[in-house]
Amino acid sequence: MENLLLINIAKHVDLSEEEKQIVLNQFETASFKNKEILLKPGQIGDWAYFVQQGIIRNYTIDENATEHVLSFASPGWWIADMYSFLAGKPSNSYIEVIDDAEVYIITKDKQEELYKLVPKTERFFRILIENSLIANQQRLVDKLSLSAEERYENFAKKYPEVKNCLPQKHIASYIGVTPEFFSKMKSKLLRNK
Amino acid sequence: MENLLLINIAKHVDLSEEEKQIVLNQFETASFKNKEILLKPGQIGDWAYFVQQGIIRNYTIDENATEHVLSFASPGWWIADMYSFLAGKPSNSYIEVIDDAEVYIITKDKQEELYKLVPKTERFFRILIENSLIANQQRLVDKLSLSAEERYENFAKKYPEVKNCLPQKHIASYIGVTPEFFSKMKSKLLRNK
DNA sequence: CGCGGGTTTGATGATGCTCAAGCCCGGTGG
DNA sequence: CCACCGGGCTTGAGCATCATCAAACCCGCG
Repeated sequence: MENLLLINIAKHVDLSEEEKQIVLNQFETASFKNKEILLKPGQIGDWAYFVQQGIIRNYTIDENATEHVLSFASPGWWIADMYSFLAGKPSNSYIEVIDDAEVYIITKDKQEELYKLVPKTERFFRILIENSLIANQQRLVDKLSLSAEERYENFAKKYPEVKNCLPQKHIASYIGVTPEFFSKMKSKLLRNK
Repeated sequence: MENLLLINIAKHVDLSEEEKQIVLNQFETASFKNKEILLKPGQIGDWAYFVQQGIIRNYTIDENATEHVLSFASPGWWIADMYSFLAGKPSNSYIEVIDDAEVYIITKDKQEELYKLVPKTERFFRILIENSLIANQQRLVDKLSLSAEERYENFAKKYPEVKNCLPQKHIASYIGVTPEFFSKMKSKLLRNK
C-alpha cells in the first residue's frame, strides 16, 4: 500500500490489484511550481487534482478585489473547482499552487471511463462529493456561529500539517478575517498561554 | 404539464408519459400543518421532500442555542437534510413546516429503485446535488464578502414569493444576523427610498 | 545593499450584538 | 365583548468584534 492515491481510495472502496492498475491508468501525473495558476475564472476546469506533494488552494476574488480561500489541499487531499468540474461550466475561481506540488490529475472524461471499467469507483467519487457538500455546509454554520478564534481552531484541526507552512494571509482569508486582524488575534492567543 | 414535480424534473431531463407515471409512483404524498417537525437531530433523514404547497425550512441549532436556517423550500423546491439523505447517517439539523404544506416524499430506497426503472432520473438527482453544493459555496462566499444588506437582497432574489409570508426572524437567521439588527436594517432601507 | 512581499502595531471607525423596555396584534378565556 | 396574555417586532444605549488606513518592521533574494 505504497501509493497515497490508492490509500485514499481504499478508505471507501476495496480494489483488487488489477483494479488498482486500471484506476491509476486513468490518471495523469504532473509537477507544478509555487505560484503556478492551474485554473482561472472563465476557463472550464473539467478535471480534479489529487495532491501527493505540496500545497494547492482554490479561491475566488470578489468585487472588492478581496480573495476568499475556498479550500486548501495538502498531500492526500483532492481539489477542484467543484462547480466547473461537476457542471462542466466556466469556473469562477482560481486554483493556484502555493507550495511546489506533485499531483494526480483525472479529467471528467477519464472519470466517466473509469466508472465503466471499475463501477465501484463511482461510489468513491460520490462520497467525495457528499463530503464536500457537508464540509461546505459546516463551514457556513461555523462562519455564522463562531468567532474568528474558534474558526481558527477548526482550521488548525482540519489542516494540521499546513498550519505552519503557508503565508498567514491565506489562513486569514480562509477563516474570513483580514491579515491585520489575524495577526493581532494570533499574538493575543500567544500572550494568553 | 399540470404537475409541479414533473415540471421540475422536466427542467433537466425529458420523460415520456409512461416514465412520468413510473416516477410519480415512487413518491408518497403527505400534508403537514404549521410547526410540525419532520426531522430532528439524531434521526436518520433518508428521504427528501418536494414542496407543492406551503413552506418548509431546514435549520441547525448551535451550542449557544441560536438557530441557523440552512434553506427554505417554497412550492417547486426540494428540501432534505443533505448529510443524512446522502450519507445515511444521523442528522444534525431540523426540518420544520412553517406554513401548512403539501409535499411529495421520496425515500433513498425508492430513489435507488427509480434509478433502475428510469436511469435518466439519476442525472436529474445528480444535478440537484451539484446545485446544492454550488449554492452552499456561493452562500459561504456571500457571507464572507457581503454586508447584511447585500445578503438580504440576495435572499429576496432567491425566494421572492417567500419574502413576505414568514416570520422575519427566520429571514434574519438565514442571512446571519439577529432579529433586532434585521429590524433596524429593514427600517433603514425603507427610510432611504 | 536595497527592494519587496509579508507581517506587525496603532489609531480610528463601521458593523452587528446584547440587554432591556415598550409596542403591536391575534388568540383565548372569563 | 372585553381583558389579558404571549409571541413577534421595534427602538435605544452601550459594547464587542472586526475592518480600514497608515506606518514601521522583518527578512529573504537579486
